[in-house]
Amino acid sequence: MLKTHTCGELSHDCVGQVVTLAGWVHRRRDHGGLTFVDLRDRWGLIQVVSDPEYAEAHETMSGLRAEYVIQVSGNVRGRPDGASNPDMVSGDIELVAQHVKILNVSKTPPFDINKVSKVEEGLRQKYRYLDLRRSNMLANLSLRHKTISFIRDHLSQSGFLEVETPMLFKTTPEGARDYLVPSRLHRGKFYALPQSPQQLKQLLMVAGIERYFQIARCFRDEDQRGDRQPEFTQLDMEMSFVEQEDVLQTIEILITELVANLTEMKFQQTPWPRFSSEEVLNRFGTDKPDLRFGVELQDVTELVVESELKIFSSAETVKGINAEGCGNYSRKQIDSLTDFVKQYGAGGLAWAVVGDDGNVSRSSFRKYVDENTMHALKKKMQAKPGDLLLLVASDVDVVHDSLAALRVKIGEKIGVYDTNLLACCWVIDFPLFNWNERENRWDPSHHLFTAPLTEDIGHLDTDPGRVRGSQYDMVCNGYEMAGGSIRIHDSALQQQIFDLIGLDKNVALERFGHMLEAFEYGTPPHGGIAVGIDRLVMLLAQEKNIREVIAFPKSQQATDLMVGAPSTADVDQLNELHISITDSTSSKIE
RNA sequence: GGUCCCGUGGUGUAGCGGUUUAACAUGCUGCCCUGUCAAGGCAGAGAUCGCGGGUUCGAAUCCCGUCGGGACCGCCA
Repeated sequence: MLKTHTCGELSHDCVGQVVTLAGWVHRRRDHGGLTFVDLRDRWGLIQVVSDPEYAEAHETMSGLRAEYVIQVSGNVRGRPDGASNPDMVSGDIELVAQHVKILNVSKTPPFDINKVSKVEEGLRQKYRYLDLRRSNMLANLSLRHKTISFIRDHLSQSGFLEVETPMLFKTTPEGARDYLVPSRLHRGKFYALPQSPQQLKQLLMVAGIERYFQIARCFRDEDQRGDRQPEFTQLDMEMSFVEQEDVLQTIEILITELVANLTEMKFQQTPWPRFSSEEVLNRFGTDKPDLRFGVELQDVTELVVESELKIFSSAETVKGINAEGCGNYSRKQIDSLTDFVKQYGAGGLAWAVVGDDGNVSRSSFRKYVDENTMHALKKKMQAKPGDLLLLVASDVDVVHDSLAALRVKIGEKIGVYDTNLLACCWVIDFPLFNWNERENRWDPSHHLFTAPLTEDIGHLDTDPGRVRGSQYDMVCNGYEMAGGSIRIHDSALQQQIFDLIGLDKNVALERFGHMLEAFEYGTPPHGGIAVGIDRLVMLLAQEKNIREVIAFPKSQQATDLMVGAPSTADVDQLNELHISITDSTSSKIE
């Protein structure tokens, strides 16, 4: 080893020891006759000071520059009186440089590594290896490691077996778009990278593993969001002989202990509250509500249906939120909220400001509704002086989508919640099917193997829309953190579901024949869940984008700005894969 | 596929039709400096304003296109 200690492990106890350290020049303070260098490695920072007594080392020290890689040997000593630095972990000691060796020089980095400053995202990604040297990124990677490590330990102790599943898998038309991998040996055929190990973990249950987990990389070729990357990591789990309650408990205990062990964060409520999907939809307009603040949706359809205003009287649903204390919003601010909800398909935003006297002082619709209606509206929405009421009238989906987004926007402004708070909840009792208007059929709302709730099985034939699935989502601070279900393990029931969604037998056999066949060999009742690791670590690190907790993320256009992927391939490679590239102009012509 | 925001010395920003020779901070280079820790002082180098086109007597500034980054809708559990 080129070092005897790390920069982070030296303390006042080491005073008097002769040590050798190696790392990067974090910062240099050159006083001419005396030079200080903060030496950085993975584990910490320590001040190295040159002593003119060691002339050669002193000379080398003054020639150092930021990010040079050096090796320093010398005596650890306590700093002189008044010279210690309380902001530094090793602030009461320093290393006297007796021998300094430059192991490597560095160009001036394209951005500051030794301070937390804004840097353009593209630049950070291009020089990711430098970005990762910055303290907050190192902290995030470290937290990620600890999270995964904790999960592995915890689940191993609970009898779970970690099993790896293949990355070269089979394409499935359901769900997200697959990343395809062309086969060299089989002309015209493709593997697909797994969207998740869903089928394989069920097959592991057939295999008798009983308790499986995997820190699994998943791939989905869909457009990016702050919490979505083309490849991401899930804690994938599956258990046999369990009921829904067992899965929920397993995760709740795991996450609770993880948070307690690794962070200072607190849960808003324990045990985590549970809501039906219907309830959260009605109260928050979304199935992933941020529960750190109130501002719930109020249904005022009945109150305004008689109004002269056509947007109210003709709407399927009218709901609103009370933006408490936002009565001072200017017309311009309100207009920007209107533009905001239009993104979600809303025609506009009806609004009313409650004045100091408790009456509506400004409103976009006051002249179209009578006093009684306005009064009822205020009462229903618990409006106080200084509040701003915001209403959306449209079909129920648009109302929910737009108000859910508006609620979060308002909540961020007025919520003033503790950033150390985790508001986790379970959302359960999802409908098993959604009616697909365009195709005129029922679609599974989760996936094909989700079991219906036992008490709802009777409705399968008569009223599929009423059937709830044994499906559950774990939601935290407005993010979907985990989702799973109890699976169907009965061939007859599985066939009934296939029939119901109109999946042709031959098609089912072609796509899922391996599953159906496996299920005929003594499949145990089983269920599972998958936790989004990137999102989890993002929340624990209090970041707003999962890029911040991924070492080498993709850009919004799904490119890697550091290595320049995707890239073209040699003609020879393409030929081997039996691929020819079509002219982009010809495929664009309608 | 769509909407919106951003692009100015290495970095982060200001300037948003004409006293701009493009400003400020930081970084960088050199010199001075023995107790600093975002060290300090002095001096200096460094951007034709992402790219292309247009409007104009005049464009970093206005318009169109394009490229790149980001946020979001669609998409995606």
